[in-house]
Amino acid sequence: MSGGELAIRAVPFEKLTAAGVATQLLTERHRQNLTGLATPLTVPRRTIFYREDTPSEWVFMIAKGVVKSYRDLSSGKRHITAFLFPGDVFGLAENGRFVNTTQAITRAMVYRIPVDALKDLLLRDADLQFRFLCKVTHQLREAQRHTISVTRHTAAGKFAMFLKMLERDDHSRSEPSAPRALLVPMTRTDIADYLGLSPEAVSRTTSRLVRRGIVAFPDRHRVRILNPVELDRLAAAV
Amino acid sequence: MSGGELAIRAVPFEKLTAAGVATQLLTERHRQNLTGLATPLTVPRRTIFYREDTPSEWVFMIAKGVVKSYRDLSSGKRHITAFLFPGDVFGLAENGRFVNTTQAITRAMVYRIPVDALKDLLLRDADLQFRFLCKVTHQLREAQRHTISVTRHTAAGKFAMFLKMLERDDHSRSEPSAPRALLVPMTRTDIADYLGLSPEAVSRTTSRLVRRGIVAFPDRHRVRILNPVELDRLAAAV
DNA sequence: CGGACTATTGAGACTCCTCAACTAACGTGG
DNA sequence: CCACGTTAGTTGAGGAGTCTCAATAGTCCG
Repeated sequence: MSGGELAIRAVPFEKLTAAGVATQLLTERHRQNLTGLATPLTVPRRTIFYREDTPSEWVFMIAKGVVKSYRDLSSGKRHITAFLFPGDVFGLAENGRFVNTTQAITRAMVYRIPVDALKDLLLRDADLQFRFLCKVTHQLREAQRHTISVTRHTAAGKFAMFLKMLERDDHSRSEPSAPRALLVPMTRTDIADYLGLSPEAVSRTTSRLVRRGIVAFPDRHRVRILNPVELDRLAAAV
Repeated sequence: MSGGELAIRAVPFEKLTAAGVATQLLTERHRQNLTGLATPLTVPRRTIFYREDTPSEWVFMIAKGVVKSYRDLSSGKRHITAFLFPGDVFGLAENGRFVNTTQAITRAMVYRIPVDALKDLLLRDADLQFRFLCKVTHQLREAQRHTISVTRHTAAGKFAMFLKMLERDDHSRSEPSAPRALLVPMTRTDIADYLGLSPEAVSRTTSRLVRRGIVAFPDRHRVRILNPVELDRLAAAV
């Protein structure tokens, strides 16, 4: 799944048949249908895939790397809508124009699919379309969780929920409950823009969590959760 | 559209063919397929359709009335995920369980559809499924907007964005740019729970906006926008 | 190795939250 | 239909938390 294949990551809204299956692998037929349309792109970090308000001609699927989706507000602040990982789909549009700007945070491999062709394919292949429906539904749930994160008042609570989101994502592509050391591909500023905090507030919060022995940062892009119980308490305290 | 018919309200992600079409009317075939499965229910206000974490057996479509979708947090606070209007679909689930609790704010008429039967139908009818895909996509965009609303710091800005959301919804079912007097079916407390504010903060904000001559409240469930320019400024100031 | 960007830390201002008291509206039953 | 009780909304005062501004340290990249 982290090997750069075409895949869609989503928790289905229906009951699970097999326990804990969080990734909906595409069937071979789906993959063939899609690869006929998809252009694979490998891009360096900071590559902008598209900008907000430009005509939406493609949909993208991430095979490798991390992408951020954001909107720049008139105040000059940046609101990060979502961080996107392998298996995620992006290209949200409204009336034929992209809603957000998307940029690679790391080196990334994505598949680019013309939106018209994809629509035709989805109308022909109801089963494949259903994967996309599950995917968008999944993103809707994540968006709702995100909203709860930022509605919380304390910075520590926001940050704790952010770490739990990272954990959810990481969990889907590594072994369960390893001695947890998560990758944090994004910058502190990105985290701030995602949580609706100032960079200073993020910095102060991480310092405080480190001082309290709840987490440790071997380096700035890696976090070790030392006290999961306390972190959960912070994340749940709302 | 406000007459209680089966309809799906959504802004397509594709380019508009006709200008300004915000409602995707279902074709006669779609309607027939759905009405075969759907049970119409007329319920008084405060009716709870389902509770968070219970098995998700149905999907609902609103024909008349307003519904709120919320989650109660461990702190005792309530987070309202979304307000739902005629043409909206609700019943978001994860692993076979509902994610939120939903409750009628007004007297409402809804169609209740068994989720299994709906899934079968969607897999057979790719065109109908596409309407649902557009719908969920639409809700995702709204969720992202909602997140931006609550990330804003000032209460006035949050409230202004809330009014603009109401306007978007109202606009879809009444004449364009009438002498604007919007219906506010929800309580002040609901608005507070939606915006991540205390009821007191909402109250203070509305008072201030009235004093500044930006809006007027003929009664508590009706708002007249007196200075749209200033309101837009507040909503955009982020 | 230097320059630009990112991150951290400190001090003061601002805004909202909490607690508390009071008022208004609703709706339930007599 | 009215009266009452309960719920929802308003207004005030004090406290908690983050934002802003500013200065310093650390990192990344060319």
